Amino acid sequence: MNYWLMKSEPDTFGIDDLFKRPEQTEHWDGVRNYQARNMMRDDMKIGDQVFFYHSNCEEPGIVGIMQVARESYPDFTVFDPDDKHFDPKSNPDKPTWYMVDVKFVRKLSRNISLRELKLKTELTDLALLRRGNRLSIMPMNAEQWAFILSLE
DNA sequence: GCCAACGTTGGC
DNA sequence: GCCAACGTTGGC
Repeated sequence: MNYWLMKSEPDTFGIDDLFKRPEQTEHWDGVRNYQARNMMRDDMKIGDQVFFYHSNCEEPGIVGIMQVARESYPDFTVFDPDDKHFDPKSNPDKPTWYMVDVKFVRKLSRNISLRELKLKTELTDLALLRRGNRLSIMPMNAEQWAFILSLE
């Protein structure tokens, strides 16, 4: 079992949007970073636990929990000329970009904000808090996961 | 292979 | 809206 944190802008796709999806499940498309792609493609397994992080908003922070519902498969938005993630160079026979499906588990009782996480010495090694880390998908260990949950 | 220019992310 | 920190692109 692996633990992850995935970022999304609530204006684009927030935790409530996931909640409202059929089966409360949605594909996590649009990842266009190789490091993040590799983690999704190679390491994300069904049942892995994922924090839903709201970025680029009034109070960035962790707002909910999801789990991996389907392991990696090609990100089809790359082949759709009408999609914002369309990439004309992509070859359907040799997909570059992958995605997973995530399923809503629950919302946290409150937003555990970035501001608050930064104050915790227990989390100094958390990828999210490391300087300049802009990855949209980050791994964490079981201790970090449990500690963050204990703040709820 | 180097590196400057450019685009993006995301906190503030 | 600003800007730091990256990642990518493309000329050479």
